Amino acid sequence: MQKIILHIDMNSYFASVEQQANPFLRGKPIGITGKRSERSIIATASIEAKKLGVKTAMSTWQAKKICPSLILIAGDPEKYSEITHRFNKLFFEFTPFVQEFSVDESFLDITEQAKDWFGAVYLAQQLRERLREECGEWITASIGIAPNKLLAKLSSDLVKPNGITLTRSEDAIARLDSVKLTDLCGIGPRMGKRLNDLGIMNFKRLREFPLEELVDEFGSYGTWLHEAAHGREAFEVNVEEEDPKSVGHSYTLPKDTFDPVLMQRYLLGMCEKVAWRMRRDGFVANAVSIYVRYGDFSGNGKQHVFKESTADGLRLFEIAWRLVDSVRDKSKPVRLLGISASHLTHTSESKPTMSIFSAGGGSAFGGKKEQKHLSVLSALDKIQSRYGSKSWTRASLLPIAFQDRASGLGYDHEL
DNA sequence: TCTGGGGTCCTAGGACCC
DNA sequence: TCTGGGGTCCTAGGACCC
Repeated sequence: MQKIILHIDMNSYFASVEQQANPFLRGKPIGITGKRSERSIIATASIEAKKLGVKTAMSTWQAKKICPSLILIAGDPEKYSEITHRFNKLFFEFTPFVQEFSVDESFLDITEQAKDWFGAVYLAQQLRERLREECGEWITASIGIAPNKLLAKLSSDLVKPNGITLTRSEDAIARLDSVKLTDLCGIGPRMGKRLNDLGIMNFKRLREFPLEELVDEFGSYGTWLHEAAHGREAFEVNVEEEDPKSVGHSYTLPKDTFDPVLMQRYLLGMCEKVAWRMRRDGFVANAVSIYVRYGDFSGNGKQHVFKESTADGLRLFEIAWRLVDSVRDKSKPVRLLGISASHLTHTSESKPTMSIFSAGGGSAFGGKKEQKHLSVLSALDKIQSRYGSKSWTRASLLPIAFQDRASGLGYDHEL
């Protein structure tokens, strides 16, 4: 059956949220960066900044050079996801089939509600109006309407800001033929280059290209490419909220370093954060992976799978540091460290002896000392959820906590 | 002091089991 | 005798997304 899918894409999302919250920023070129503005990039540029040549993912320094009047603001992810939650709730007024695709994008299946393309455009207009009422006029969205997610997403990109773009089934081929291969979500720069190398420069040529050859070259991705070139896509709006597969943090150090003690401190801080997020969301992990990036931007990673699940930052750290120490090329200075916990299971599903929440625990999981450690952790979690993320820190992390505060770098060593 | 930080999925080889 | 073949897990790395 013919489906009608909306893709809603918030325009310059993080920047819009800041402009909505602070009238002083409205109409001005602003850029949202990572926690620290040095050694960071522009995560989102306001419309005004984009007009002056600032692009997403540009280093802050480059952006400042191009646009000296640019106002840099450190992003506040919690604030943004709170507003994300607000507008997604609003979408449920229109249909029960809402898929949160990212912090600033959602898919809606409005087949039933819209009946036809006219109905879809009308609903999109209504939705835009409700969004303005609910979130404020500085937070706007571009909406794509199409028979599947792939085309809806492609369409929402075409008119910004605040546009509504319709691609009916019968217009799908013409729409694809009017854009570049890499405009499609799923074809990145690498794949674009590989296609070009095969003489495929556009969707028309991709459609004509033999399916078997695409499969030979790209495997199952070849089938996807073939279908996409015909404007077809099998994936439906996925209403289920899926559990995360991994929880991680990475951090670019203020300066490249050879100092293992400094690396250990940052790594411990990140492990504690990851562990805290897992406990908060009720997960334990069975694997840890780390990533080291060097000053020359090369890097390597290593993973370790273990038998006993954990949500304890110190245990994550012990494993993570062993991995870093074994994989690290000691002749190169380290620029970034990353750690990620995966093979996640719900605390309730894991064996009680492995759960840090199991009061009293079991005999299998460590001795008295281990139990005491776990009860300390859960007490600290309570303190943190009541008084906030800066309410406690490990003594070993104090040196960088103070150092960053003093220099205004503001990396949160909340743990 | 060019190049953040949060993720997902896929591939391909080796270990190991039946 | 001449080294099959399927399945799953682990690991490293690559590509993609916002």
